[in-house]
Amino acid sequence: MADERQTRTEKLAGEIADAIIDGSLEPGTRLDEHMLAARYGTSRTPVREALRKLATTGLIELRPRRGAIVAEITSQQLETLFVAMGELEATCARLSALSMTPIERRRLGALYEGMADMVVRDDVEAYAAANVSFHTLFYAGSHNPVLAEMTATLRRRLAPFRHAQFRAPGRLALSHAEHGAVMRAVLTGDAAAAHATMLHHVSLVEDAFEQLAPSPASRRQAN
Amino acid sequence: MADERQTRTEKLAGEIADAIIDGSLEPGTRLDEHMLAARYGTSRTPVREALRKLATTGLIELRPRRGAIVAEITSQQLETLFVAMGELEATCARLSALSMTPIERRRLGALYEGMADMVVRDDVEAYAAANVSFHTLFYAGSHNPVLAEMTATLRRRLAPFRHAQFRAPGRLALSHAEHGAVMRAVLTGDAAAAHATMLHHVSLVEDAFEQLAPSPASRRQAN
DNA sequence: AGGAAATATTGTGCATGCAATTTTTGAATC
DNA sequence: GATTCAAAAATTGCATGCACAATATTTCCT
Repeated sequence: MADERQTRTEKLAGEIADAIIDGSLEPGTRLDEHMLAARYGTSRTPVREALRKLATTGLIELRPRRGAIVAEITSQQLETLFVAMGELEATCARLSALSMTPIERRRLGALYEGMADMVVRDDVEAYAAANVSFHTLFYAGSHNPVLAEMTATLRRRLAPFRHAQFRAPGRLALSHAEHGAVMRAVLTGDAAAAHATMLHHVSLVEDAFEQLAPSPASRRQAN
Repeated sequence: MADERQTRTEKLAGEIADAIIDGSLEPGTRLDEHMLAARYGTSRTPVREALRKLATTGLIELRPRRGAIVAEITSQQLETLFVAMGELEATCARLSALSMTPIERRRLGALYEGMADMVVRDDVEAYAAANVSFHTLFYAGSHNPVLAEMTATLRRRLAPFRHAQFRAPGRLALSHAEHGAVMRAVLTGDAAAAHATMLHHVSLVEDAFEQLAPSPASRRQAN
């Protein structure tokens, strides 16, 4: 067994974050400290510390003396997040075009080829998973861990709002075509094109989201 | 008097961060929880929560069961931070070129003009302060609070390492010339040029730093 | 009956204490 | 003199408890 060096606080932060990201805890849900402590079998202290940590990443909102809730978001804030996400992804793509190693470039090409099959089979599950890998390649390919970490954090923060991303008809093929443009730019080392195509790609994702979830407020009514 | 709604934890986080940024707490300094609690007149609980918060911003390093230290940094990590900083600043400049309001553009021009005097008078203090304002205008001008916050966080994280920034001879005039190039690109709405010139400007800052502090390891020997 | 004030309840903010781990100190051995 | 090991001290991780603020509920008045 691996060394159990994680503190309870860290483990809690991870588990709560996962629950938010996979949708078990929906935006707006109240995060009662006693409840969480009871559910995870600890005292309130590590729960509180975990909540502070998640608050700085933006996954939850911490209102002094009024408790924590899973971050809700206005459509305006959501747009801001998507724009920031797009700029960071585009920057990662730009740096990737400049500094990916031959091995990384080969991996990128191979993943892209593999995703073509998933489009043909219309395998949304597999494509969604591969899509995460695809984007993660650029984070790593930027060869800048700070930028990569920031981008990944932003991605997690948006995760609760993009579950239906690939359900719109025709999204898979469109996404794949976009990926192709980004990939070619990166493989040929065209930094400006890499930036532009990735920016375009991510803004399309935003559009797809807007179509599927016109207003986050509707979610609240489902309570 | 303003509403005293801040919790002790938040106030502590701010004060400790300030102490790190202005250099009172140097990189590598051990942050003993008892000591901090005593110094600020509270118990360890809010201190611990403040430390967690600072750890997520990267200002301090939290080693499980081994306490916290003010983040030290290898020259390689420093370069990574500067590159990330440059990319974010450049992105803010790019967005500013696209979306600054007329009022914001006028303010930018006015600040730039005012800084010319400081260069002539060789007033390093005033220039350093105005420089922060200058860059902050682009954060706001991006009209993207998420991006602005990320960039500002990164700037704070680098603050402990850039104290001597403008001491190198001729830096002030060079910096001002660079600012002029960025400003003209933004005021004319040339997004690509704004990105490029800001990127260039920030990489020069990095060079200036490298000259003044060839190796952060030397700091440690001063203990 | 509707609304405002008062009260009860719930939940957060913080202090304190204990157990476990890490670090330091000291001695003994090579 | 250096190195290794063990015991002591220091420091973190976590649990518990209490006070106060925020919210929910009830009561009272118009």
